[in-house]
Amino acid sequence: MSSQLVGAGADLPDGFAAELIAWQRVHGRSGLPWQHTRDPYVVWLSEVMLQQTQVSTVLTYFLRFLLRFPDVQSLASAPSDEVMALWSGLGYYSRARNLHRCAQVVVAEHGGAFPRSARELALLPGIGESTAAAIAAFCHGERISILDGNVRRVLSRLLAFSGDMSQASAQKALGSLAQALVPKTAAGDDMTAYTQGLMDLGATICTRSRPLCERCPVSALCRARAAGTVDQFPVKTRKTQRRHETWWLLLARTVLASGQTHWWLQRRPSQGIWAGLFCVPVFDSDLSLMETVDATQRDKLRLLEPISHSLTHRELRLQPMLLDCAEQDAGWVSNGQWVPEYALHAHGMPAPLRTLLLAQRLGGGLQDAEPAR
DNA sequence: AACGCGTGGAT
DNA sequence: TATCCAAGCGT
Repeated sequence: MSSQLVGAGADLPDGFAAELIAWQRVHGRSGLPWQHTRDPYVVWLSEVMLQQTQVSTVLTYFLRFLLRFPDVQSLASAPSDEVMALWSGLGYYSRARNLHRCAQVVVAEHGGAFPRSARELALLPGIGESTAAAIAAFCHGERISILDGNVRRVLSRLLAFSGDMSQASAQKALGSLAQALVPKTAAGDDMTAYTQGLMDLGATICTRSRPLCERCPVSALCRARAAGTVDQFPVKTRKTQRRHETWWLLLARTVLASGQTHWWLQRRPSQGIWAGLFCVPVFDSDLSLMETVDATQRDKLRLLEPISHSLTHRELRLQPMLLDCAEQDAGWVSNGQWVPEYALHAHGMPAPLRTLLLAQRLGGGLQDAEPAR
């Protein structure tokens, strides 16, 4: 295996790392709240939140999360539902569950200190190879390469790497090249600047469309640039198919003696979309929703405006039906609970549902699909 | 090893 | 509007 790595290394451009590091220190991003620290807890939290999620989206979640859970011990001892509530709206909720489990493992099995090497970090829940490499490089200067979307785009162009990113074998091959490009001698915080530089270059210069090659510090080394084929990299053949579905949502509402509005929420199954989150009852047809509602109340159902909500692999048409009922009428669904409006923020729930419930409070009459009279 | 898993921004 | 995809991971 080492002979292959050496062979690949012989093909690589000289001076890439040095140019990138110098560029990052002048033109790279430096004001993000998870930079300028080597606290593995802070870096870990940011890296997990940033998985498949843009910086601008993460910012507020990160600051709020760190305020509530300032260290790994406080996170480890928190109730799972509180972690999910703070993650609510950020998506990919298995990240939050793994984050919580990881904190508990670090406390219980590592005395509250994250392992230092990428190899050991990658054994923890929710930490894959790329995240492990980022933590080890940022916190301890380990000479190891990340391999995220930015690196795949930057390096596939730099090397005119034609492997298909849809295939694991090609990603592995590019990962070996990425590792071979890591600076041989990384002094001080060189690995921090190098790692950050790879991502900054991909995020601000070597962008998906219309890259700013004139401003790129390594354009002279870039093989796609030389061939005029920058727009052909990275290669990715697999297209994500998106299935269309309609989900019928039962928004059951009641006003208790306290005068507070409550919503009927259930916990989602532990597998699948929105696993473990709180949600209103979901049905796959209007008929099945109607059959669930007591016959004496069906004429109180009101059809609201549908919402389209797209996931990576699904295009959902969410069709809400509003039902005002008395508390004692609620015998028609099991395993749920009335949740007061003031407590919704403390429940992890899907983003579109939060929007939907909020819209009812703020004058849902405007959203009523039935004609005004 | 391909697929499931959220949400929002950019084009 | 449709599509891509962003500091990926688990199975």
